[in-house]
Amino acid sequence: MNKEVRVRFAPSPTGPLHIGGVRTALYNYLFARKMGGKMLLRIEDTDQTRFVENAEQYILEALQWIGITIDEGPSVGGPCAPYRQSERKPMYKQYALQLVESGNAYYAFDTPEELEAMRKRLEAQKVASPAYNAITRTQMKNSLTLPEDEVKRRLEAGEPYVIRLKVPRKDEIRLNDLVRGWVMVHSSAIDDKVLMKSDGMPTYHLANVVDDHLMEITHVIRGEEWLPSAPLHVLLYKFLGWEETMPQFAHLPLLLKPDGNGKLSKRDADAGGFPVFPLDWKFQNKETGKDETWIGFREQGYLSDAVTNFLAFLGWNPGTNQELFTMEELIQAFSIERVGKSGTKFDIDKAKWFNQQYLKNKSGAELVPFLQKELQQRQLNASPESLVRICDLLKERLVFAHDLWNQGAYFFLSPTEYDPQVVTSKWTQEAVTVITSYAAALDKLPSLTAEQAKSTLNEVLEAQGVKMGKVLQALRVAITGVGAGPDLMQIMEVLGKQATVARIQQALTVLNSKVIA
RNA sequence: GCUCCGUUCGUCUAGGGGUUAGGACACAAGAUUUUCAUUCUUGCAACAGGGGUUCGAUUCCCCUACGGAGUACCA
Repeated sequence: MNKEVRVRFAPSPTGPLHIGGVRTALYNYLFARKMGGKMLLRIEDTDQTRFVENAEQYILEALQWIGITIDEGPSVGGPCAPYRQSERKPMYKQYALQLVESGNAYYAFDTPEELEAMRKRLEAQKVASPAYNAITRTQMKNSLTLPEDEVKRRLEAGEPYVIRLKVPRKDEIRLNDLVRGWVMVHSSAIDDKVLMKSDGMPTYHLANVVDDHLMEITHVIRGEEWLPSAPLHVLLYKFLGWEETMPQFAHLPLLLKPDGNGKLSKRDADAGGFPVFPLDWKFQNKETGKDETWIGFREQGYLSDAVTNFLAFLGWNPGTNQELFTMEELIQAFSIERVGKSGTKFDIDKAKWFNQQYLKNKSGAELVPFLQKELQQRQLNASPESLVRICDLLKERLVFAHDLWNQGAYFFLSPTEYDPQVVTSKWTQEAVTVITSYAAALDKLPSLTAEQAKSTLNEVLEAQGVKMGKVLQALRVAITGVGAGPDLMQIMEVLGKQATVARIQQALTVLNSKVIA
């Protein structure tokens, strides 16, 4: 009875994988690993009209970036191959036919126009829920209303048809959702869903149930948007005779817009200036013909560990005060029972905070590649040792990896301008006098360490009877051009004696006219 | 409209028939850092409303309100 846990992530390749999809994948993965089970990836590409080139590759890359490994899937194969529904097309029809034979499904020949006309008619009659169902199907062109020989004739003539599920008129369908508990729906609320489209492809509902059965999926963990169709799926399992092995369902709360209304969408990214995709997605806008990019977390400077941690907490929590989790820790701590029921607003501030925490916990050496990337873009260079030092000095003040440059450009470029706010308040005659002597004193040193820089400054200060607070900000702006940053003495050491003195002298010259009395 | 799901600080949430309703983000103040950031301390701030059940309800039940999802030959 203790079957191996098998879960699947089943996206459809219609564009870049949304961050909500990544979270669904993550929860599946955490659950699979926690239970010592298998994680499958299945590509649900039954809608050929919405298929997007490269989307599958994007999905794979996104999962890999986040640290999700797939046990079975299109790229790695497995005992249930193929894992793309388009490649499984021939497998579905027999199940649809099985349903027709058992009297649980039927052929329907209605044209789109006829369907539209039916809906219009029902609306005009003020029918509560216009649908193709137990009542209306008696008035449509299908194998339940048409004479048997005509059905046969139409089928043989190759007329287009679909296969619809014959939903019972009166039945109570119930399912025990792992997140929400018992959910009950009356069958009259479900319409006669199309199972097999006229192009011979199954719809999501059929393909999903058939594949989950064939792939021996034990737990279906997916977004809440599927909850309303879950009873339909239960019905399918029942009619197909698979009730005994029906997977357990767990419907995850939705990711909502930060400002309140609705599902998180691409628009929110544009409006809020934050990503809703894991990776950049480059494409050509069909309307304008222009190349566009939808920004991704990775390219925005988010660390994958931070994004994973952030996503894990969107709808789940460990019940303790611990917030920082490695993937391994998440696997240990994860349980579906602790998944929340209510929708979760997407709070980018929290994502930033996680990123900051992860950046801060890295060593200087680990951050060097990020800095190097920035330097390469600007064709700058520095010794590996100094890069490590710089990263160490800067890491506590980063939110994003690229802040290494924003916060520390002065390590590589002599200031060309000086923060006017600092200059107008701190560039006093007194400070200038001290700084002038200080530069001269530094110049006499054979080399420069932070220690020496400090003791030398103290000596000059003492000789002139000035307090450090009166000059340090001025000195900082002279050397870095800005009023904030890590320990100035450390900066000087990294810069070295020559550059430090040269920068001070340059500032003294440039700011000569700005001295305040 | 109809069906389903949900509702604890601004946000993410813990908790649970009797609690000073806890934590985190954000925000504010203070300390440290002669800067900024970090760090630390403190503060701010919530059980949607109405009925039950109960000695007692934020917690259980019902209703209402609000929010969300679904309602395609899309997934």
